[in-house]
Amino acid sequence: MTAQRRVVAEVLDGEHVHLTADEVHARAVAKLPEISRATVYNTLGELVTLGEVLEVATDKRAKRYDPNAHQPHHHLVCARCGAIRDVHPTGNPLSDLPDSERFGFTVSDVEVTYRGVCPNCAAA
Amino acid sequence: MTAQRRVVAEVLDGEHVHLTADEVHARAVAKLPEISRATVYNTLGELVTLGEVLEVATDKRAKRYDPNAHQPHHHLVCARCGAIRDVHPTGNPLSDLPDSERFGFTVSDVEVTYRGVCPNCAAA
DNA sequence: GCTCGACTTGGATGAAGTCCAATATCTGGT
DNA sequence: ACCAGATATTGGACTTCATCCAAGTCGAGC
Repeated sequence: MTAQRRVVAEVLDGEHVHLTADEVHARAVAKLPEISRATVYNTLGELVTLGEVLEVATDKRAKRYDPNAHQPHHHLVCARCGAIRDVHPTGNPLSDLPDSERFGFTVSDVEVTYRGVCPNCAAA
Repeated sequence: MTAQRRVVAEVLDGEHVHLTADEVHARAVAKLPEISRATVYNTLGELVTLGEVLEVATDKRAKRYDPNAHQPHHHLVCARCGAIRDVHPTGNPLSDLPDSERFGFTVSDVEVTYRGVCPNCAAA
């Protein structure tokens, strides 16, 4: 556990939002000016493989990192401004996929992304 | 309707797969050697806004283009090789999102991505 | 045939991410 | 405390995917 990794962990911990790698880097630099982008990417990658952080690719721009890895949840994304909220739908979509639709795959995970317009953008 | 656009449409129509923009370009070049990447991107963008083709961002690499835009469906992705199948789960995930979890959003769409390992990769 | 507008081209540019060699730091063993 | 090996970090080059733009081309209507 080095200073750099601690800083990255703190950035993700302190903010319950979905930051891009560059945003993580920007906030990490604020706390530890000499930290490099490569280290941020390395550390984020390690956190992902450790299961402490989730990668989400809700738009096709930058990946975002979700520190809320321990509670299963899905995402609700504003189509206009890109805002992301965690949501907890009822039901389990895994049980909605019959064997006949699995094509022999071993299905282990499911991601659900709801899309819509947030109240702010609807008002504007 | 120019020759270039017809070629792009043919590429997507002839293949019921999920091609990246570069793959579309490669196949378009096979039919019309002087077509440029920019035109492929332009045409794909137009087809997307016309609703004839869907963009899917199942991995964080290149966007893929799905010509099966008129029948609602979701995707099953192999975590190892990236293979994509269209699937049709039962149930409607939209009805699984209670009002209390919508945060005032006007929710209009939902994407479901199942992840697993395909038979080929499981055998290897 | 000419003109105007739309389409296409290829190359430059940008954004996001990865890679790598050199450097720094940490750890355990003596 | 010192050394050696292992591990981590750095910064910059590089890759990939995508977009932008100025210049050139094409075609329909006059």
